[in-house]
Amino acid sequence: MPRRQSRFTPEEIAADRRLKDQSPDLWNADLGDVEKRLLTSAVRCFAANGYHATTTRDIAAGVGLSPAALYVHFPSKELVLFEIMRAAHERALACVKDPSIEAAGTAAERLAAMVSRYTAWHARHHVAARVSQYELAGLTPGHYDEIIGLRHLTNEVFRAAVEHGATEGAFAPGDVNRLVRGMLSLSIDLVRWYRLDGPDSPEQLGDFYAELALRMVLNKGSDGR
Amino acid sequence: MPRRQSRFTPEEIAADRRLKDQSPDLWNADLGDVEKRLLTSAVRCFAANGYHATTTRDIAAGVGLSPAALYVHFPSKELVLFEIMRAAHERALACVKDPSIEAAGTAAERLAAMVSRYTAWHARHHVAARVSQYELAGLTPGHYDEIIGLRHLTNEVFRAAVEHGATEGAFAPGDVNRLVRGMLSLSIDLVRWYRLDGPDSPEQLGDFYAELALRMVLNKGSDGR
DNA sequence: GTCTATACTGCGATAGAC
DNA sequence: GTCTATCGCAGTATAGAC
Repeated sequence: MPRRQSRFTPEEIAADRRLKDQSPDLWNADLGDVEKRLLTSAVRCFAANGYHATTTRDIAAGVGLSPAALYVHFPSKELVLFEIMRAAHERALACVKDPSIEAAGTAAERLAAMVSRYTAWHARHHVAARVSQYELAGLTPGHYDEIIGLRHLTNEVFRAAVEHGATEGAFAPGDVNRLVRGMLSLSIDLVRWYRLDGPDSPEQLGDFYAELALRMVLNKGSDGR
Repeated sequence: MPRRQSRFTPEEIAADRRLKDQSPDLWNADLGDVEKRLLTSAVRCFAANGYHATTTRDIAAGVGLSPAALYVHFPSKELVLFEIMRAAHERALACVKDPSIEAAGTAAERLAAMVSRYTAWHARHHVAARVSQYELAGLTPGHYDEIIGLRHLTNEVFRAAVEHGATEGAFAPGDVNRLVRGMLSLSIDLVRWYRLDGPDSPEQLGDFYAELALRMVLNKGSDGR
Protein backbone atom coordinates (compact mmCIF):
# COMPACT_ATOMS: atom_id res chain seq x y z
CA MET A 1 0.00 0.00 0.00
CA PRO A 2 1.50 3.33 -1.02
CA ARG A 3 2.29 5.82 1.64
CA ARG A 4 0.02 8.50 0.31
CA GLN A 5 -2.42 8.67 -2.54
CA SER A 6 -3.75 11.66 -4.39
CA ARG A 7 -7.31 12.41 -3.31
CA PHE A 8 -8.05 14.14 -6.60
CA THR A 9 -9.34 13.04 -9.99
CA PRO A 10 -7.47 14.00 -13.18
CA GLU A 11 -10.09 16.68 -13.81
CA GLU A 12 -9.46 18.20 -10.40
CA ILE A 13 -5.73 18.15 -10.95
CA ALA A 14 -6.20 19.91 -14.28
CA ALA A 15 -8.44 22.47 -12.60
CA ASP A 16 -5.75 23.00 -9.99
CA ARG A 17 -3.17 23.63 -12.68
CA ARG A 18 -5.43 26.22 -14.34
CA LEU A 19 -5.94 27.87 -10.98
CA LYS A 20 -2.23 28.09 -10.36
CA ASP A 21 -1.60 29.43 -13.83
CA GLN A 22 -4.17 32.14 -13.49
CA SER A 23 -3.05 33.38 -10.08
CA PRO A 24 0.74 33.26 -9.88
CA ASP A 25 0.89 36.74 -8.37
CA LEU A 26 -2.18 36.72 -6.18
CA TRP A 27 -0.18 36.27 -2.98
CA ASN A 28 2.04 38.64 -1.12
CA ALA A 29 5.58 38.59 -2.50
CA ASP A 30 7.20 38.10 0.90
CA LEU A 31 5.52 34.72 1.33
CA GLY A 32 7.53 31.56 0.65
CA ASP A 33 6.76 29.06 -2.05
CA VAL A 34 5.13 26.54 0.28
CA GLU A 35 2.94 29.24 1.79
CA LYS A 36 1.72 30.28 -1.64
CA ARG A 37 0.97 26.70 -2.63
CA LEU A 38 -0.93 26.14 0.61
CA LEU A 39 -2.99 29.26 -0.01
CA THR A 40 -3.76 28.14 -3.55
CA SER A 41 -4.83 24.72 -2.32
CA ALA A 42 -6.97 26.34 0.35
CA VAL A 43 -8.65 28.62 -2.20
CA ARG A 44 -9.66 25.63 -4.26
CA CYS A 45 -10.98 23.71 -1.26
CA PHE A 46 -12.84 26.68 0.25
CA ALA A 47 -14.41 27.58 -3.10
CA ALA A 48 -15.56 24.03 -3.78
CA ASN A 49 -16.84 23.04 -0.34
CA GLY A 50 -16.82 26.12 1.87
CA TYR A 51 -14.51 27.10 4.71
CA HIS A 52 -16.08 25.02 7.46
CA ALA A 53 -16.44 21.91 5.30
CA THR A 54 -12.74 22.07 4.41
CA THR A 55 -10.31 20.37 6.78
CA THR A 56 -6.68 21.24 7.38
CA ARG A 57 -6.01 17.74 6.06
CA ASP A 58 -7.65 18.68 2.72
CA ILE A 59 -5.56 21.83 2.39
CA ALA A 60 -2.29 20.11 3.22
CA ALA A 61 -3.04 17.08 1.04
CA GLY A 62 -3.58 19.45 -1.89
CA VAL A 63 0.15 20.22 -1.85
CA GLY A 64 1.29 16.76 -0.74
CA LEU A 65 1.98 17.61 2.90
CA SER A 66 0.82 16.17 6.20
CA PRO A 67 -1.73 18.16 8.21
CA ALA A 68 0.88 19.10 10.80
CA ALA A 69 3.04 20.83 8.19
CA LEU A 70 0.38 23.50 7.68
CA TYR A 71 0.98 24.80 11.19
CA VAL A 72 4.63 25.51 10.44
CA HIS A 73 3.47 28.07 7.89
CA PHE A 74 0.21 29.37 9.35
CA PRO A 75 -0.86 29.54 12.99
CA SER A 76 -4.44 28.47 12.28
CA LYS A 77 -6.92 27.59 9.56
CA GLU A 78 -8.64 30.92 10.12
CA LEU A 79 -5.48 32.81 9.28
CA VAL A 80 -5.25 30.95 5.99
CA LEU A 81 -8.73 32.21 5.18
CA PHE A 82 -7.90 35.75 6.27
CA GLU A 83 -4.76 35.86 4.14
CA ILE A 84 -6.79 34.78 1.10
CA MET A 85 -9.52 37.34 1.71
CA ARG A 86 -7.10 40.16 2.43
CA ALA A 87 -5.07 39.50 -0.71
CA ALA A 88 -8.16 39.24 -2.91
CA HIS A 89 -9.77 42.40 -1.58
CA GLU A 90 -6.53 44.36 -1.89
CA ARG A 91 -5.92 43.25 -5.45
CA ALA A 92 -9.49 44.02 -6.51
CA LEU A 93 -9.27 47.45 -4.87
CA ALA A 94 -5.97 48.14 -6.62
CA CYS A 95 -7.72 47.54 -9.98
CA VAL A 96 -10.04 50.47 -9.49
CA LYS A 97 -7.58 52.80 -7.77
CA ASP A 98 -5.11 52.48 -10.62
CA PRO A 99 -3.63 55.92 -11.51
CA SER A 100 -4.10 55.20 -15.22
CA ILE A 101 -7.85 55.39 -14.63
CA GLU A 102 -7.58 58.78 -12.95
CA ALA A 103 -5.85 60.07 -16.06
CA ALA A 104 -8.62 58.93 -18.41
CA GLY A 105 -10.82 61.43 -20.17
CA THR A 106 -14.52 61.86 -19.45
CA ALA A 107 -16.43 60.78 -16.36
CA ALA A 108 -18.14 58.09 -18.43
CA GLU A 109 -14.81 56.75 -19.68
CA ARG A 110 -13.40 56.63 -16.16
CA LEU A 111 -16.46 54.81 -14.82
CA ALA A 112 -16.43 52.37 -17.73
CA ALA A 113 -12.75 51.62 -17.14
CA MET A 114 -13.39 50.95 -13.46
CA VAL A 115 -16.34 48.61 -14.04
CA SER A 116 -14.53 46.83 -16.84
CA ARG A 117 -11.38 46.20 -14.82
CA TYR A 118 -13.19 45.33 -11.59
CA THR A 119 -15.41 42.86 -13.45
CA ALA A 120 -12.51 41.31 -15.35
CA TRP A 121 -10.54 40.85 -12.13
CA HIS A 122 -13.39 38.97 -10.47
CA ALA A 123 -13.86 36.84 -13.58
CA ARG A 124 -10.19 35.94 -13.97
CA HIS A 125 -9.84 35.19 -10.26
CA HIS A 126 -13.37 33.90 -9.81
CA VAL A 127 -12.31 31.01 -7.59
CA ALA A 128 -10.43 33.17 -5.11
CA ALA A 129 -13.07 35.88 -5.45
CA ARG A 130 -15.83 33.44 -4.56
CA VAL A 131 -14.03 32.66 -1.33
CA SER A 132 -13.43 36.33 -0.61
CA GLN A 133 -17.10 37.17 -1.18
CA TYR A 134 -18.82 34.22 0.48
CA GLU A 135 -16.70 33.21 3.46
CA LEU A 136 -16.85 36.33 5.63
CA ALA A 137 -18.59 34.34 8.37
CA GLY A 138 -15.46 32.23 8.88
CA LEU A 139 -13.38 35.18 10.06
CA THR A 140 -12.74 36.23 13.65
CA PRO A 141 -14.32 39.60 14.56
CA GLY A 142 -11.08 41.56 14.18
CA HIS A 143 -10.30 40.11 10.78
CA TYR A 144 -13.92 40.54 9.75
CA ASP A 145 -13.70 44.26 10.49
CA GLU A 146 -10.51 44.56 8.48
CA ILE A 147 -12.13 43.02 5.39
CA ILE A 148 -15.24 45.16 5.77
CA GLY A 149 -12.95 48.18 5.81
CA LEU A 150 -11.46 47.19 2.44
CA ARG A 151 -14.97 46.76 1.04
CA HIS A 152 -15.96 50.23 2.18
CA LEU A 153 -12.90 51.69 0.48
CA THR A 154 -13.88 50.00 -2.76
CA ASN A 155 -17.47 51.19 -2.52
CA GLU A 156 -16.25 54.74 -1.95
CA VAL A 157 -14.14 54.70 -5.10
CA PHE A 158 -17.16 53.73 -7.18
CA ARG A 159 -19.36 56.17 -5.32
CA ALA A 160 -16.99 59.03 -6.05
CA ALA A 161 -16.87 58.16 -9.74
CA VAL A 162 -20.67 58.07 -10.10
CA GLU A 163 -21.12 61.19 -8.01
CA HIS A 164 -18.51 63.04 -10.02
CA GLY A 165 -20.26 62.27 -13.28
CA ALA A 166 -23.59 63.32 -11.80
CA THR A 167 -22.46 66.69 -10.45
CA GLU A 168 -20.60 67.32 -13.69
CA GLY A 169 -23.83 66.77 -15.59
CA ALA A 170 -22.39 63.92 -17.63
CA PHE A 171 -24.78 61.42 -16.01
CA ALA A 172 -28.50 61.80 -15.57
CA PRO A 173 -29.67 62.57 -12.03
CA GLY A 174 -30.23 59.45 -9.96
CA ASP A 175 -29.79 57.79 -6.60
CA VAL A 176 -26.02 57.35 -6.42
CA ASN A 177 -26.08 54.72 -3.65
CA ARG A 178 -28.58 52.54 -5.49
CA LEU A 179 -26.70 52.85 -8.76
CA VAL A 180 -23.42 51.86 -7.14
CA ARG A 181 -25.09 48.87 -5.50
CA GLY A 182 -26.37 47.81 -8.90
CA MET A 183 -23.09 47.99 -10.75
CA LEU A 184 -21.17 46.31 -7.94
CA SER A 185 -23.76 43.51 -8.01
CA LEU A 186 -23.00 42.94 -11.68
CA SER A 187 -19.25 42.74 -11.06
CA ILE A 188 -19.44 40.63 -7.91
CA ASP A 189 -22.30 38.23 -8.56
CA LEU A 190 -20.44 36.71 -11.47
CA VAL A 191 -18.30 34.74 -9.01
CA ARG A 192 -21.43 32.65 -8.44
CA TRP A 193 -21.64 31.42 -12.05
CA TYR A 194 -18.58 32.46 -14.11
CA ARG A 195 -16.34 29.80 -15.66
CA LEU A 196 -13.15 30.50 -17.58
CA ASP A 197 -14.13 27.99 -20.26
CA GLY A 198 -17.46 29.74 -20.91
CA PRO A 199 -18.27 31.97 -23.90
CA ASP A 200 -16.82 35.21 -22.46
CA SER A 201 -13.24 36.01 -21.55
CA PRO A 202 -12.84 38.13 -18.40
CA GLU A 203 -12.13 41.16 -20.55
CA GLN A 204 -15.15 40.62 -22.79
CA LEU A 205 -17.43 40.34 -19.79
CA GLY A 206 -15.80 43.42 -18.29
CA ASP A 207 -16.48 45.46 -21.40
CA PHE A 208 -20.09 44.26 -21.54
CA TYR A 209 -20.76 45.13 -17.93
CA ALA A 210 -19.09 48.51 -18.38
CA GLU A 211 -21.59 49.15 -21.15
CA LEU A 212 -24.48 48.10 -18.89
CA ALA A 213 -23.19 50.42 -16.16
CA LEU A 214 -23.18 53.32 -18.61
CA ARG A 215 -26.75 52.53 -19.66
CA MET A 216 -27.66 52.70 -15.97
CA VAL A 217 -26.19 56.14 -15.39
CA LEU A 218 -26.83 57.71 -18.78
CA ASN A 219 -30.47 56.95 -18.10
CA LYS A 220 -31.98 56.95 -21.55
CA GLY A 221 -33.97 53.80 -20.78
CA SER A 222 -37.67 54.18 -20.30
CA ASP A 223 -37.70 57.97 -20.55
CA GLY A 224 -38.58 57.72 -24.20
CA ARG A 225 -41.50 55.34 -23.77
CA MET B 1 -29.66 26.24 37.98
CA PRO B 2 -32.45 26.51 35.38
CA ARG B 3 -33.04 23.59 33.12
CA ARG B 4 -32.47 25.49 29.92
CA GLN B 5 -31.35 28.98 29.13
CA SER B 6 -31.90 30.99 25.99
CA ARG B 7 -28.72 31.21 23.96
CA PHE B 8 -29.83 34.45 22.31
CA THR B 9 -29.55 38.13 23.12
CA PRO B 10 -32.61 40.39 23.09
CA GLU B 11 -31.53 41.74 19.71
CA GLU B 12 -31.39 38.24 18.27
CA ILE B 13 -34.80 37.40 19.67
CA ALA B 14 -36.22 40.56 18.11
CA ALA B 15 -34.58 39.64 14.79
CA ASP B 16 -36.14 36.21 15.06
CA ARG B 17 -39.56 37.73 15.58
CA ARG B 18 -39.12 39.91 12.49
CA LEU B 19 -38.05 36.86 10.51
CA LYS B 20 -41.13 34.93 11.58
CA ASP B 21 -43.39 37.85 10.78
CA GLN B 22 -42.00 38.24 7.31
CA SER B 23 -42.18 34.57 6.33
CA PRO B 24 -45.32 32.99 7.78
CA ASP B 25 -46.14 31.29 4.50
CA LEU B 26 -42.72 30.34 3.26
CA TRP B 27 -43.11 26.69 4.18
CA ASN B 28 -45.20 23.95 2.67
CA ALA B 29 -48.72 23.95 4.11
CA ASP B 30 -48.69 20.24 4.93
CA LEU B 31 -45.87 20.72 7.43
CA GLY B 32 -46.67 20.86 11.14
CA ASP B 33 -46.09 23.83 13.37
CA VAL B 34 -42.94 22.44 14.96
CA GLU B 35 -41.48 21.64 11.55
CA LYS B 36 -42.09 25.19 10.37
CA ARG B 37 -40.50 26.66 13.47
CA LEU B 38 -37.49 24.39 13.10
CA LEU B 39 -37.09 25.48 9.48
CA THR B 40 -37.32 29.14 10.47
CA SER B 41 -34.71 28.63 13.18
CA ALA B 42 -32.48 26.80 10.71
CA VAL B 43 -32.80 29.61 8.17
CA ARG B 44 -31.60 32.12 10.70
CA CYS B 45 -28.66 29.96 11.81
CA PHE B 46 -27.60 29.02 8.28
CA ALA B 47 -27.81 32.63 7.09
CA ALA B 48 -25.78 33.94 10.01
CA ASN B 49 -23.06 31.30 10.23
CA GLY B 50 -23.38 29.01 7.25
CA TYR B 51 -24.69 25.46 6.98
CA HIS B 52 -21.58 23.63 8.16
CA ALA B 53 -20.94 26.00 11.05
CA THR B 54 -24.48 25.48 12.32
CA THR B 55 -25.09 22.54 14.62
CA THR B 56 -28.27 20.59 15.11
CA ARG B 57 -28.10 21.88 18.69
CA ASP B 58 -28.25 25.47 17.41
CA ILE B 59 -31.31 24.76 15.27
CA ALA B 60 -33.17 22.93 18.02
CA ALA B 61 -32.23 25.47 20.70
CA GLY B 62 -33.71 28.19 18.50
CA VAL B 63 -37.16 26.73 19.13
CA GLY B 64 -36.46 25.57 22.69
CA LEU B 65 -36.02 21.88 21.93
CA SER B 66 -33.27 19.38 22.61
CA PRO B 67 -31.09 18.28 19.69
CA ALA B 68 -32.71 14.85 19.62
CA ALA B 69 -36.15 16.34 18.99
CA LEU B 70 -35.06 17.57 15.58
CA TYR B 71 -34.74 13.99 14.35
CA VAL B 72 -38.40 13.29 15.08
CA HIS B 73 -39.28 15.89 12.44
CA PHE B 74 -36.43 15.62 9.94
CA PRO B 75 -34.24 12.63 9.15
CA SER B 76 -31.05 14.68 8.88
CA LYS B 77 -29.61 18.17 8.96
CA GLU B 78 -29.11 18.01 5.22
CA LEU B 79 -32.82 17.50 4.66
CA VAL B 80 -33.55 20.61 6.69
CA LEU B 81 -31.32 22.52 4.31
CA PHE B 82 -32.91 20.92 1.26
CA GLU B 83 -36.42 21.75 2.44
CA ILE B 84 -35.40 25.40 2.91
CA MET B 85 -33.78 25.63 -0.51
CA ARG B 86 -36.60 23.88 -2.31
CA ALA B 87 -39.26 26.11 -0.75
CA ALA B 88 -37.31 29.29 -1.49
CA HIS B 89 -36.59 28.39 -5.09
CA GLU B 90 -40.20 27.34 -5.73
CA ARG B 91 -41.61 30.53 -4.23
CA ALA B 92 -39.23 32.75 -6.16
CA LEU B 93 -40.03 30.89 -9.38
CA ALA B 94 -43.77 31.26 -8.74
CA CYS B 95 -43.25 35.06 -8.58
CA VAL B 96 -42.15 35.23 -12.19
CA LYS B 97 -44.49 32.55 -13.58
CA ASP B 98 -47.54 34.33 -12.20
CA PRO B 99 -50.36 34.35 -14.80
CA SER B 100 -51.07 38.01 -14.04
CA ILE B 101 -47.70 38.82 -15.60
CA GLU B 102 -48.51 36.93 -18.79
CA ALA B 103 -51.60 39.08 -19.14
CA ALA B 104 -49.68 42.36 -18.93
CA GLY B 105 -49.34 44.59 -21.96
CA THR B 106 -46.06 45.22 -23.73
CA ALA B 107 -42.91 43.13 -23.63
CA ALA B 108 -41.23 45.88 -21.61
CA GLU B 109 -44.04 45.94 -19.08
CA ARG B 110 -43.92 42.18 -18.67
CA LEU B 111 -40.15 42.18 -18.18
CA ALA B 112 -40.37 45.03 -15.71
CA ALA B 113 -43.04 43.21 -13.72
CA MET B 114 -40.91 40.09 -13.56
CA VAL B 115 -37.75 41.87 -12.42
CA SER B 116 -39.69 43.95 -9.93
CA ARG B 117 -41.41 40.97 -8.33
CA TYR B 118 -38.37 38.70 -8.39
CA THR B 119 -36.25 41.42 -6.78
CA ALA B 120 -38.87 42.25 -4.16
CA TRP B 121 -39.23 38.59 -3.24
CA HIS B 122 -35.49 38.23 -2.63
CA ALA B 123 -35.44 41.43 -0.62
CA ARG B 124 -38.42 40.53 1.58
CA HIS B 125 -37.09 37.02 2.17
CA HIS B 126 -33.44 38.00 2.06
CA VAL B 127 -32.47 35.75 4.97
CA ALA B 128 -33.98 32.61 3.48
CA ALA B 129 -32.82 33.69 0.02
CA ARG B 130 -29.24 34.04 1.24
CA VAL B 131 -29.32 30.44 2.40
CA SER B 132 -30.89 29.28 -0.83
CA GLN B 133 -28.26 31.08 -2.93
CA TYR B 134 -25.10 30.38 -0.93
CA GLU B 135 -25.46 26.92 0.59
CA LEU B 136 -25.68 24.73 -2.50
CA ALA B 137 -22.46 22.97 -1.46
CA GLY B 138 -24.19 21.54 1.60
CA LEU B 139 -26.62 19.45 -0.46
CA THR B 140 -26.24 15.82 -1.44
CA PRO B 141 -25.76 15.28 -5.20
CA GLY B 142 -29.39 14.30 -5.81
CA HIS B 143 -30.79 17.29 -3.96
CA TYR B 144 -28.21 19.53 -5.61
CA ASP B 145 -29.47 18.47 -9.05
CA GLU B 146 -33.05 19.15 -8.03
CA ILE B 147 -32.24 22.74 -6.99
CA ILE B 148 -30.20 23.34 -10.12
CA GLY B 149 -33.25 22.25 -12.10
CA LEU B 150 -35.39 24.90 -10.43
CA ARG B 151 -32.74 27.51 -11.22
CA HIS B 152 -32.73 26.55 -14.86
CA LEU B 153 -36.50 26.89 -15.00
CA THR B 154 -36.23 30.41 -13.56
CA ASN B 155 -33.49 31.39 -15.99
CA GLU B 156 -35.61 30.14 -18.88
CA VAL B 157 -38.57 32.30 -17.88
CA PHE B 158 -36.38 35.42 -17.94
CA ARG B 159 -34.68 34.30 -21.12
CA ALA B 160 -38.02 33.88 -22.87
CA ALA B 161 -39.16 37.35 -21.77
CA VAL B 162 -36.01 39.05 -23.05
CA GLU B 163 -35.99 37.04 -26.25
CA HIS B 164 -39.63 37.82 -26.92
CA GLY B 165 -39.02 41.54 -26.59
CA ALA B 166 -36.00 41.30 -28.87
CA THR B 167 -37.71 39.39 -31.70
CA GLU B 168 -40.71 41.67 -31.39
CA GLY B 169 -38.41 44.65 -31.92
CA ALA B 170 -39.37 46.23 -28.62
CA PHE B 171 -35.84 45.77 -27.27
CA ALA B 172 -32.62 46.69 -29.01
CA PRO B 173 -30.60 43.76 -30.38
CA GLY B 174 -28.24 42.28 -27.82
CA ASP B 175 -26.81 39.11 -26.33
CA VAL B 176 -29.81 37.62 -24.56
CA ASN B 177 -27.81 35.28 -22.32
CA ARG B 178 -25.55 38.06 -21.09
CA LEU B 179 -28.46 40.39 -20.48
CA VAL B 180 -30.34 37.76 -18.47
CA ARG B 181 -27.21 37.09 -16.41
CA GLY B 182 -26.97 40.79 -15.67
CA MET B 183 -30.52 41.31 -14.50
CA LEU B 184 -30.54 38.13 -12.45
CA SER B 185 -27.34 39.33 -10.78
CA LEU B 186 -29.10 42.52 -9.73
CA SER B 187 -32.03 40.61 -8.21
CA ILE B 188 -29.97 37.91 -6.53
CA ASP B 189 -26.87 39.74 -5.29
CA LEU B 190 -29.00 41.88 -3.01
CA VAL B 191 -29.21 38.95 -0.57
CA ARG B 192 -25.56 39.73 0.20
CA TRP B 193 -26.25 43.24 1.50
CA TYR B 194 -30.01 43.97 1.78
CA ARG B 195 -31.54 44.79 5.18
CA LEU B 196 -35.24 45.38 5.82
CA ASP B 197 -34.45 48.41 7.97
CA GLY B 198 -32.49 50.10 5.17
CA PRO B 199 -33.68 53.00 3.00
CA ASP B 200 -35.57 50.89 0.42
CA SER B 201 -38.60 48.69 0.91
CA PRO B 202 -38.56 45.45 -1.10
CA GLU B 203 -41.04 46.95 -3.55
CA GLN B 204 -39.06 50.18 -3.98
CA LEU B 205 -35.92 48.23 -4.75
CA GLY B 206 -37.87 46.01 -7.12
CA ASP B 207 -39.16 49.00 -9.06
CA PHE B 208 -35.69 50.53 -9.25
CA TYR B 209 -34.10 47.34 -10.54
CA ALA B 210 -36.93 46.90 -13.05
CA GLU B 211 -36.02 50.34 -14.37
CA LEU B 212 -32.33 49.36 -14.58
CA ALA B 213 -33.28 46.17 -16.45
CA LEU B 214 -35.22 48.24 -19.00
CA ARG B 215 -32.26 50.55 -19.47
CA MET B 216 -30.18 47.46 -20.20
CA VAL B 217 -32.48 46.10 -22.92
CA LEU B 218 -33.72 49.38 -24.39
CA ASN B 219 -30.08 50.10 -25.04
CA LYS B 220 -30.04 53.84 -25.39
CA GLY B 221 -26.89 54.07 -23.24
CA SER B 222 -23.67 54.91 -24.97
CA ASP B 223 -25.12 54.89 -28.50
CA GLY B 224 -25.60 58.61 -28.36
CA ARG B 225 -22.07 59.46 -27.28
C1' DG C 1 -42.90 13.66 20.90
C1' DT C 2 -39.68 15.08 24.09
C1' DC C 3 -36.12 14.23 27.16
C1' DT C 4 -31.15 12.65 28.97
C1' DA C 5 -27.26 10.25 27.92
C1' DT C 6 -24.09 8.66 24.82
C1' DA C 7 -22.03 6.12 20.77
C1' DC C 8 -19.23 7.09 17.05
C1' DT C 9 -16.74 9.89 14.07
C1' DG C 10 -13.73 13.27 12.60
C1' DC C 11 -11.65 17.85 13.26
C1' DG C 12 -8.06 21.51 14.80
C1' DA C 13 -4.04 21.68 16.83
C1' DT C 14 0.20 19.86 19.37
C1' DA C 15 4.21 16.70 20.83
C1' DG C 16 8.27 14.98 19.81
C1' DA C 17 11.35 12.19 16.60
C1' DC C 18 14.15 12.94 12.60
C1' DG D 1 10.54 21.89 8.08
C1' DT D 2 8.44 17.56 7.69
C1' DC D 3 6.82 13.48 9.59
C1' DT D 4 3.81 10.07 12.69
C1' DA D 5 0.98 9.80 16.45
C1' DT D 6 -2.31 11.57 19.28
C1' DC D 7 -4.90 14.71 22.49
C1' DG D 8 -9.09 17.01 23.47
C1' DC D 9 -13.21 18.30 21.89
C1' DA D 10 -17.33 18.98 19.08
C1' DG D 11 -20.60 17.26 15.83
C1' DT D 12 -24.40 14.10 13.92
C1' DA D 13 -27.24 10.88 15.07
C1' DT D 14 -29.25 7.11 18.09
C1' DA D 15 -30.98 4.50 22.39
C1' DG D 16 -34.17 4.12 25.60
C1' DA D 17 -36.87 6.22 29.52
C1' DC D 18 -41.03 8.89 30.20
